[in-house]
Amino acid sequence: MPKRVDRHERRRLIADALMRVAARQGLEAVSLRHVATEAGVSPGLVQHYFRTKDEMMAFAMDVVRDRSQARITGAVSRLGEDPPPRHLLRTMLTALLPLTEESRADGRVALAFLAYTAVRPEAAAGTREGTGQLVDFVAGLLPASRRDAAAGVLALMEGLGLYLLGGQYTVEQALAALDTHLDSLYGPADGAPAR
Amino acid sequence: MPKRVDRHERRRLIADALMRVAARQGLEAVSLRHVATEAGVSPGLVQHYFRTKDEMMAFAMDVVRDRSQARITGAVSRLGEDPPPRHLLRTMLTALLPLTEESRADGRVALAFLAYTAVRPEAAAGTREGTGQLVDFVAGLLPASRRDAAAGVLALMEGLGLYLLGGQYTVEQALAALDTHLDSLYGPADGAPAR
DNA sequence: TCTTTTGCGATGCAGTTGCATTGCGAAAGA
DNA sequence: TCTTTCGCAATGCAACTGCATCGCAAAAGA
Repeated sequence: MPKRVDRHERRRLIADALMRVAARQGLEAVSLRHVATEAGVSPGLVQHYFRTKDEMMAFAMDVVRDRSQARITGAVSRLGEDPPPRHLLRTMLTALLPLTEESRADGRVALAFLAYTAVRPEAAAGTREGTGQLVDFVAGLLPASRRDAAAGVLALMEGLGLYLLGGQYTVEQALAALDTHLDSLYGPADGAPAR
Repeated sequence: MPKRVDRHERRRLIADALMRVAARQGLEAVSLRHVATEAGVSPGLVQHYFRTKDEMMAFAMDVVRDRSQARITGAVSRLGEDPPPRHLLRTMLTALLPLTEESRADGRVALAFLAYTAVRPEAAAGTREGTGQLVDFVAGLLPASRRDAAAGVLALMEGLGLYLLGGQYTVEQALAALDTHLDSLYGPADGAPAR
């Protein structure tokens, strides 16, 4: 066999370039040639690793999902063992919010893909059950009497992310809204962390 | 002067076609020729009423804003005089959620424009202060002790809309999450536990 | 050394894009 | 009736799109 190449790594390289283009100029600016230029490779190489543009898009969407998943597990693992539920939940939620410039870029890409899949339901595959599991997990962190608020917590987080990206809310406003909501879920706050 | 034509009405006709295309196939499919075909007019006419594509997009965004504004005032005006605050708030919020097939289409368009403006901040002009005013208005409907939850209510609504469009939540789940949240703001309606 | 297989660049092509230009018919004022 | 001016269609064009094809170089096995 001739030259061996880590195929998956090359695909990631290209997908990263795609995400940079999408974060800067939107999905409409994502073309084979733009992505190739951004990645510093030839257009032919992009075609070599993705037979079609749809395949490239699908792969990039997976990378976005993996990234946000990694964001959660990373932030959570930085907590100690058995953190208080409220603290754990807040850590997860803030990990998903576009608070830093870097995560804002990711957020813009995720938003672009959201609009993308809203019109191509067949491409939404993985997303569906992902949130389902998240809802269940969040429910386990809430006080027993408030388990039914799990779906609302996630929706609140998503909406705050949207307003953050749109510039309607500042970081402070978004965090304040989040903590206000957590207060109402865990009972009147005094001992609660980070306020 | 020769033939007189209602210029604004023609522009609306074109913008409506644009929104139909965007709702069906996304903003990427919005081109002069597609919109013209959808509107049943010649491409030249579209160019006649919008000198550039950006101008057309900006006009369509205004129409989207007007439509959602009309959705609110329409739903509210269908209430009687001086409705209870919670009822008024719930009516407003459900008017903005993509619950019917028609409002789902509008929601997809709004989502597409959201991703569009996230990458072109200069095009977001009107949106910003719109939400600001809405937050203030919502705050006025909340119990005095919970005024600080206004931003969260709107964010929750936005997030529910997102999940509705994405198919993660059903209409029932979204409404349940909304009512659960309203319960915790206004106090338990009857047997339901709030905090 | 020769052959085969793989990675990848180069080129070409039909279709689409936004936009500028041109021309023409029709309607209103003279 | 003539003329001007507006409403709009038609055509053209350079730039771009995704994708198919071809070809070549390098590396591993023979």
